Amino acid sequence: MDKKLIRPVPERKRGQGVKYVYEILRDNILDLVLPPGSPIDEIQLAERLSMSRTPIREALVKLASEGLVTTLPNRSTMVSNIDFLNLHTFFDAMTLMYRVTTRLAAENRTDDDLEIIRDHQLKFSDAVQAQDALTMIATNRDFHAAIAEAGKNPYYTSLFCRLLDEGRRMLRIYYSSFDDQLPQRYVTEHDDIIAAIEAQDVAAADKLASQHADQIVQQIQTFMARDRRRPIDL
Amino acid sequence: MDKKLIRPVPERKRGQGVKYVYEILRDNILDLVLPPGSPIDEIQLAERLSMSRTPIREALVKLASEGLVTTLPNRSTMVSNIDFLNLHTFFDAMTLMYRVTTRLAAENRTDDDLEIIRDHQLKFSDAVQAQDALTMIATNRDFHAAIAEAGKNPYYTSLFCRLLDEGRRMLRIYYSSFDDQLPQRYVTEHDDIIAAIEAQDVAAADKLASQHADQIVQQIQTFMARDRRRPIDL
DNA sequence: TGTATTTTATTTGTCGACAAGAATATTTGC
DNA sequence: GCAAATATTCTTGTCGACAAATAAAATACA
Repeated sequence: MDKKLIRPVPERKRGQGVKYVYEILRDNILDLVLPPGSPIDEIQLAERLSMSRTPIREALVKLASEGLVTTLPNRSTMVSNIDFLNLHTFFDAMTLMYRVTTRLAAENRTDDDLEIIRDHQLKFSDAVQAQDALTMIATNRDFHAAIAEAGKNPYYTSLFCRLLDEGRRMLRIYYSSFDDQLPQRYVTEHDDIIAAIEAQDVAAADKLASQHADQIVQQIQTFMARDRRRPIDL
Repeated sequence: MDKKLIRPVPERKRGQGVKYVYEILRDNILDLVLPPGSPIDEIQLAERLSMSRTPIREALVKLASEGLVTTLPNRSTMVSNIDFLNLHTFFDAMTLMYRVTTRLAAENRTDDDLEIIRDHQLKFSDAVQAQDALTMIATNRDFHAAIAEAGKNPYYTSLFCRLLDEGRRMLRIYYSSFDDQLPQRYVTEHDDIIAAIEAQDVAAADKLASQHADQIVQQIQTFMARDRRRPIDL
């Protein structure tokens, strides 16, 4: 386990323990500080966060039901592997959710929603300008999550966020193995999407989201094809 | 809390405790033995199932992350309410998932998948013949879950099952307040869907699933419109 | 030397206990 | 008699401990 997990433990309020562990673990998993397959030692974690195993176990149950960790009965729990064999199911669901959430956002957006979306787009744009891949990945996720929120269908939002998080792990793998220049194209595509949502043009939103999704899928597949080695074995 | 929760506790194997509590609670919630809004008392549950609070709490965390229960910090956890105000988001997601899963089933089904689906349809048909509404609701869920499995996209399957379960709760409310005759039409619609999946006719599968979903949505809305009282307040 | 078997050690799943917070009951002040 | 303040009861969140299950090490054996 990585040293980055060690942090100065702030004064914890009662009832915040599970949430605290959950968020730390989640961040570390999505940032690949804890790479897929790494075992999670409850006792070590308990010592490092200076709390007992109970809240840690509850956080692990929560992570497990989101698919981020896998618990083998009576055996160690580990960070879930990325299923490279069935990537197409991931891309398929991702594309559909891009479309559906963007459509709904165009239908149901309020002005406040728009402002939040623009806010995230600004941060995204900054990250691309700064050629900061990791920040770009995170802000891209937030941008699309905000669009989903504007669509106001929590069923879609929760699935989409799960997919975005899974994608975040994959992108981290590839962006860290190749240091490409980050394409300005993404920024303009985002701008187009915002325009469609603002105009409440559902058809345009759908089309743009679909293209954007294809774009991203293709990008990931290009990375994968270029990468001879398999970064994490299954 | 209801007496049906009391059962002769079988000899439990170590490591099965959480699973055991989880399944009992889940069943009781979906069958409305524990109606929306009912508080869940950890201590009572622990006594009745003759185990400690630890595995019960872990089961509750799992249920909470699936949206079946709601935990207020430092306060009692309760069975989640059904959000009647935003039913349209539910219907929207439901319809989409009906279509997507049935399409994929038509694409990817194996002969084994088909056999499993037919099996569930047989049980469903029996329930309709017997005018057994509760069994019909349960077997209908299993039928469509089997179709989703045949589509082999776990992201869709998990969302769809969540929606089907939520729908199961709603249908229970209305089928128990009105004792309608169960429409034979559902059985023939299922048969048509099976035929399309067998023929791997994606377009037909999509269309039939869409109609089937509309059918069900309309049925629920009719029930609701007829029901003056609001069965469970929010 | 390599394999099978026993022993040891580690880790998980569960338990009972306890303290902080919230809800309820009781007392006090007006 | 009613409202505010206090005390009490109850529930939750967390802890340390222990036993079953597994993994690792040590030993016996071919």
